[in-house]
Amino acid sequence: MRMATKQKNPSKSAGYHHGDLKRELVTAGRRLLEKSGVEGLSLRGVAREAGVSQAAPYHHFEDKDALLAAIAAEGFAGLSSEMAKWSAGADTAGAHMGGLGAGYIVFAFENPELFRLMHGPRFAVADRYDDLLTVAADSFNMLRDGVAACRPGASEKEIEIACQAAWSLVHGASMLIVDRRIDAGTTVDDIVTFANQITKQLPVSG
Amino acid sequence: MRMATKQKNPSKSAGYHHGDLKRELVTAGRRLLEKSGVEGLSLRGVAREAGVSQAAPYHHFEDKDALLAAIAAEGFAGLSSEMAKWSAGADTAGAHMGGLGAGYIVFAFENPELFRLMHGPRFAVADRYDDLLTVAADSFNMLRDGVAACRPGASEKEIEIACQAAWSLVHGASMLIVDRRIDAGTTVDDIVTFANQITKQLPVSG
DNA sequence: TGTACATCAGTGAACGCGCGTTCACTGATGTAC
DNA sequence: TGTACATCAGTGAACGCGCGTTCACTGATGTAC
Repeated sequence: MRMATKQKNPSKSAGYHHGDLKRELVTAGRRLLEKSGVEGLSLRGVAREAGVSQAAPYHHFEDKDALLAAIAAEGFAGLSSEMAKWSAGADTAGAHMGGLGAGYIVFAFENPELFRLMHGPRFAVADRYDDLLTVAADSFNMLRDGVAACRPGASEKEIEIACQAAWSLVHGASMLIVDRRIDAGTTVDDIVTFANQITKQLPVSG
Repeated sequence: MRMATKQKNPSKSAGYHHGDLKRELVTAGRRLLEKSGVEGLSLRGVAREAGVSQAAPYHHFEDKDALLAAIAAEGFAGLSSEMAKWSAGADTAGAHMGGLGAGYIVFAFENPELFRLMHGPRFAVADRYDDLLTVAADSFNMLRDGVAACRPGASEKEIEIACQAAWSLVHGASMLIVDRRIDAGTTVDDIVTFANQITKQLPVSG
């Protein structure tokens, strides 16, 4: 019985036409990113990693920045889902908030270079990539809703400040872990424990 | 009256020998860094900015990384002195702590790309540059002493956590401002006001 | 069902570029006598 | 004080490299008839 040369599932095709190269480029890019860092990430390298010629990516992305933006966007989606995962099932607003923070930090811990790319200078003004803005705002809004739920009677202004503080705390912890300035342990459990300790320092989540 | 061709003050010499090129390269590097970002910073560019041939820097720095490390070290010194400046004269431990935080954030606000370089991946493991480690530790120790002073009776463990939280808060706020994710205003006064609001969210500085 | 053809998604060679670094050199400076 | 000479701190040309991007191309696929 010979294998059919025409595959039903395009993602398994290994022929001239890749099938889902756009997807593959993003995942190859993430792989390479965590291996070499943002500075070591080239479009040619991603193509190589995906097993494809250097010109192939241009059929799917306008330029290098567009691929990077797609990777970053996927990063924000991952960040949001990690936050959702760790806050799910919390029975108080404070516990929910703590879970969001834990998810945020865990994501950074597990995807350090991606986290750096997401917050790097390249997309500081990201008006060119609407998707990226949207999905980044989603992550932030999860945090804000969490903070607001902890302070039912608070004014807009109070909530805004509490929110900025919570975000700063959790973002700073993530960054310092990624930069290896804070050693929060080596396992996800360690990180969650650390996140909970740190998060408790804010009145917002008691 | 002709100018003497031999200058007394080497920093004013414009002849073949520069006089203090090492110093000049660091300041030119900082200038270029803030203009073009870390990714746009090349050794050749720094030499150009300093008005000197591309090979000249090698008489003063072993390689590009060494120059970058010198720039980063100067950054940490500046960070420490900004923290000292804003915390000076505080009459309570809490106010002192608040000043340290304000100084930290102000420094990041005024030197965004330098701040990024200091915490970038390049020096995550900086064992090659002892100076850099030392001067970075100095900044951190200022913070830790400030936190410890706020909690006279606390255990080592408590202080460590409070310290990590304070650092995370202040570092995260700095990063988010640098990344333009938080808009804390456009003047140093705005930034200080913002820093104080945020810092008050921690029990450590009341 | 078979065939002609348009379109899509690859290839590989080539472009120009700026980079880090090295090299042999040379002008300027400091010092021993 | 003047001179010979070692040393220092520059120069400019050159190296090889990997990069982003473009181009003409070609193999594979889908569709109209």
